[in-house]
Order: sequence, then structure tokens, then C-alpha cells
Amino acid sequence: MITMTELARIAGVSQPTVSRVLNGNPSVNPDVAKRVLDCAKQHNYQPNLIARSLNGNKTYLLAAIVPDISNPYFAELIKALEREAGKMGYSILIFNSDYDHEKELHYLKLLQQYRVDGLFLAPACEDAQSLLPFHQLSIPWLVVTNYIENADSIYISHEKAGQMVASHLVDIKAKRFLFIGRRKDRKFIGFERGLRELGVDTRQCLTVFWEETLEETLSLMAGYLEDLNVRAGIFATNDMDALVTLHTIVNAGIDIPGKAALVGFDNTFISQRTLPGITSVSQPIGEMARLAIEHLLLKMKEGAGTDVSHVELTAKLAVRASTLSDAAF
Amino acid sequence: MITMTELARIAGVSQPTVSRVLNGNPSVNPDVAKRVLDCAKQHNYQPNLIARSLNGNKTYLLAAIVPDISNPYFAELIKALEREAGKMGYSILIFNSDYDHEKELHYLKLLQQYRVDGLFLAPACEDAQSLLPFHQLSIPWLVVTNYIENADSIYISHEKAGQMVASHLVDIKAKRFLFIGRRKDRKFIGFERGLRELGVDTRQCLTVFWEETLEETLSLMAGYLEDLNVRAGIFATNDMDALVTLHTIVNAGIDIPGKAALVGFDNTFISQRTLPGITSVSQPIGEMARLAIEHLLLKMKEGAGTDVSHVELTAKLAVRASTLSDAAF
DNA sequence: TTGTAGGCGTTATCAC
DNA sequence: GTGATAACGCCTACAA
Repeated sequence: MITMTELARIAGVSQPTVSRVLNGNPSVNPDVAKRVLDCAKQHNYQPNLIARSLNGNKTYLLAAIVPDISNPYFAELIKALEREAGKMGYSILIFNSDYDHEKELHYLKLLQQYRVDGLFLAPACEDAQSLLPFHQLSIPWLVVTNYIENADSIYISHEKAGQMVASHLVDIKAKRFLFIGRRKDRKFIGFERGLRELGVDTRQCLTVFWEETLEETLSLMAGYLEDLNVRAGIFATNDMDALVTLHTIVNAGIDIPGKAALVGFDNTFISQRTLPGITSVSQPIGEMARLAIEHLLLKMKEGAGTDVSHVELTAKLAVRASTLSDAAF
Repeated sequence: MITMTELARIAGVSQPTVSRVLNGNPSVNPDVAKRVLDCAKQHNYQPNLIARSLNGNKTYLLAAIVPDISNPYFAELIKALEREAGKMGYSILIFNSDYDHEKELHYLKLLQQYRVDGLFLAPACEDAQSLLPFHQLSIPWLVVTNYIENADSIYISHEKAGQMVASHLVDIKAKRFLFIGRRKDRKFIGFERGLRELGVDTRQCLTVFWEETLEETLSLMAGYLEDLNVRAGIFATNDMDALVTLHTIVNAGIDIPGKAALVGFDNTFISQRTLPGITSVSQPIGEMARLAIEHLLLKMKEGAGTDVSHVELTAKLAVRASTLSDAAF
């Protein structure tokens, strides 16, 4: 791959002149410019961004750490981030944390070494403890997908989303409520509070299912459902789990949404295309990505403004046949 | 972010000494080493990989261009590649071509500018024409997921996979055959040949559906199925399309697999978890990723060996209830 | 064992 | 308008 210095030698000018030409600096003789440009084209010159980075102290690299790229929600997020970043001249280094905090820390070190200009983080865990290392980061960063106390974040309120689901399930007259996911998940916190506020006795009527394996979890759930003679409202922590849940319920011969109504999370194509369609909480991923880039670039430009900014977007409930028998599908 | 030079000043040694210490060069006074290491730790020194790259002519960056990260198959592939690359000390720059050759070319230029050490390509189109620019690349590259004439590729044979599907559908006594996808897709070529070899009159009994939009495609297909009084065997070009196809069929009140048997491609979690489960062609993604890294590293080390290597992995058919009424699920 | 000198490919700041 | 020169942070001689 040819360098400016070589181009300069070939074109018979000095290397800085080549630099000027290639960067469109007007103060250069048109004839010389033409000669250099021809030369560059002929040799397929490609600027060395590494060298430019070293000098300019800017890599035009952004990093994204996500827990699981193969989760369609994160995949779509990455896709949107890559698109928006690309528009602004940035490329994206992708790191899959596998929900493993250790890996997160490893990648944190690595992206610092690559001197990326910024970081998008979808944290593996949300506790303040594990986010501590990120606060010591000198690189601008931003949490996407969730609210984090004292970190810039672009998110939908998972509490409110949980509440929304609660409200919907109460609306359709579910009498028992099941949550497939972790107790400490904010979706659950909002779900529980929502139910309580609507007069549900959550100690009696709300059950959390989350065992070591998904199989275990679902078999417990199926057992619970079979002994039930009122309508159940089930809230799964994401669409992928909702899909298996749906599977399990139908396999057990339980009527959806008659006996069990199911709600998923993320409104990925999965929930849109199963049979019955799964009601799911929809996040505005495109807008989230756009705002994320915008805010990160701002943070990069302004330097580390000390005030934390939280941008809350609103989630919507995409209602489908898994909770409403007369839904479109 | 502190540099070696500053560390050197603080520790009262020369910068190369710091370099030696940090790189574990044994020929350095233990006391000095300790002093430097303490200093480095205290100031959270992180080596500047950009500078190291510039000097060493190696970035430890790999690029991956895929058509659509949000397709679960590619998402899983990326995840696997990232994992395997990480093990070998490489990070991955991700580019989404959106099935757009222009974008592919744009990214091709960009990744050259970043001086990545290698490239994984899942091409947007497979014709020799559009792959030409890649052949002029001085960076080692590798096609994943598909066979390409004179380019190193790690792949499963889509023809053979199509043939396998044909054989399975004939086995279960389908009498009409539908393909949801592009005619020029190798899956289709293999599918058609497979059918012919099994004595099917493909001009009469094989129909391709692929309109401008998926909706159109599926409504045409549904119309075709309704007028049919023999069993249909449907082959969809990937699991995502298979999912919508499944949806359409069941919505039209057509029995699966009784009247219509459905086969998808990629064996993603989608096909594993729908109701009925979708029979799908399974690719060994993990192995593909492992071999891909291995071969790329080899190519990087050996320099551009001129001989093209094709590594063909074998696909399997994961049979489910969408083609076999007594399948496990 | 350690320091000095040079180079990687840019960009920026000077003179001329 | 153009060419030296230095700088970015690191590594690798080479010299002491």
C-alpha cells in the first residue's frame, strides 16, 4: 500500500505537498495538484488512518459492548448504530460480553488501548458496582438500552414498560401473573408495582420463574399453569424467551390467549411472526441509535461535561393475538 | 492517557527502558523494572495500539462485511467470529452492507484505510463481477458462508443443501414443490437438480415465488396452495422467510405438514422454537468461524499464497414437525 | 543493563 | 505555492 512519501517521490514534489493536495488545501499549484492526484489514483493510494490517528489523536473508531449479538434486539441495535455512525464517518468495533462482567472489563481495557473515540455500552449487569470501572474511563461513553443512575443513558424506562404490561394484562382480565426472568430486572419491578397499583395482591397472584436452565424454568411454569383454573398473564423478559414460552404453553395444550396470555419484550421480528403473534414491548431502536450517536459526538466535542444526561424514549405495546383473541393476528 | 515517555520521566529512566519492562524483556534491572511497573499500574498505563500498529505494520484488527447483521444467521456468525478472533488477540470491525454492493465497495476502501490485518466477507452478491474489487485487495481475505469460484472460502455447499432438501421433500411424498427465494440462489439450483434427479418433472411441479415484496410473494403462494389438492413441499431461502411463510400458511387454514411441508435454512433459534417447529438446514457456524480464523491467520503469516483453498463443511437437515407429523416437535 | 537515534505515515508549523 | 522540520507513541537497532 503506497504512502505519501512514495507518491511525493514519484510526482517529484515534497511529501507535505502531497498531503496538501490530497486534503484539498487550495494553496497549491493546480498543475502540481493534478499530477499528484493522477499519481494517487494510478497507485490506488489509500490514506493510512492509523498514522492519521496517531498524529491527530482521533481514531474515528467507536466501540460497542453488548451482552449478546445473537439476540435479535442487540443485533438490530448494532445495525442501527453502525448505520448512524457510518453517516458521521465512524466505524464500529464490536465486543460481545456474553453477559460476563469479566469479559466486559477485558474489552474495556482493549478499547482503551485502541484509543477509540467513544463507547456504547449495553451493560451485562446494571448494578453500580460493576459499572464503576466505566466511570474511571477517560473516553466518552454512553449507556444504551437501559437507565443507569449516574451515567449518560439513552433508554426506555423498563419500569414503565413493565407497568404498561401489567396494565394490559389486568385489562384483559388475567387473574394470575407470571414473570419469566430475573427478580431484579427493572421490567419486573415495574410490573410488580403496576400490578399492585391496580389492586392486585402480588404476594398471592404474582410468581417469578427463573431457574438455572430455561428448560427447568419452563417446565415449572407449565406445571403451574396446568393447576390453574383462571386466566394467566405471562410476561417474558425478551422475545426469544417469549418464543420458547409460547412453544411450551401450546405444547402443553393450554389455550392462548384464552387460558394464558403472553407478552414479550423488544418487539423483534420474532414476536411479529409467530402464531399466534406475541404481544411485545416495542423500543424505538432507530431513534435510540440516532440519539446515541448524536449525544456521544456531542460529548466528544464538548469534552467531559460533568452533568449527566438521561434521554428517555417511550416504549409502546404492540398488541397481538397472544393477549387479544381478536387482534389483527 | 499516559504514555511511555511520561512514565519514563516519572520513573527516572529512558523511554525504551519502559518499553522493555512493559514488554517483559528480561535484560533489565529488577529494581528498575519494579519501579516502572508500579508507576505504570499507578497511572493505569494502557499501551497505545495505534502507535504500535504504525510501527509494527500490524493492527490486530479484522474486518467483517456481512449483508445483514440483524439476520440471526449472520448475527451468530459474527458472534462466533468475534469469539474466535478474540482468542487470537484480534478485534473485529463490523460493516453491514445491507445487500448493497456500493456499500460493500465503500467499506472495502475504508477497511484498507484502517489497515486491518484481514477480512471476512459474506458477499452481498456472488457474481464474479462484483467480487473483482476484492481480488485486487492486498489484505488477506476470506469468503465465509458460500462457495466462490477463485476465492478462498469456508462454506457449506448450498447446492448440496438444496439437493438434501429436495430429497427430504420427495421422501415425505410432496407432489408439488415451491421455492421462496431467488432463482439464481444456489440453494435453488441444487434443489431443482435434486428434484429432477429424483424423477420430478420440475417444469410442471416446481414453482419459484419471489416478488418485489414479501407480502406479494406470500399472497401469491397462498393462492397457489389453495388451488392445490396434493401435498406441497415448500423450501424457503432462510429461516426468517420461513417464519413468515409458516405464518401465512397457517393463517390460510392450510394444514402443516399434511397439506404443506415447510423447510427453512440456517437452523436458527427461530426454526427451533416455532409451532410447529420448522425443518431447517443447519450450518456448523462455530466450526466455520474457527476454521475461518485459522485460515485467515495462516494466510496472513504465509503471505499471499497463490493457491486458492476451498473448505467445504457439511450441512445437516434438522427435521421438525413442519415436514414430519411425528417429529419430536 | 541502559540510553541514544531513527523510523512507521500522517498533519501542522514554520520559513522561504 | 512549496519544502524543511517536528510531532504523535511506540519499537528496534546500535552504542555505551
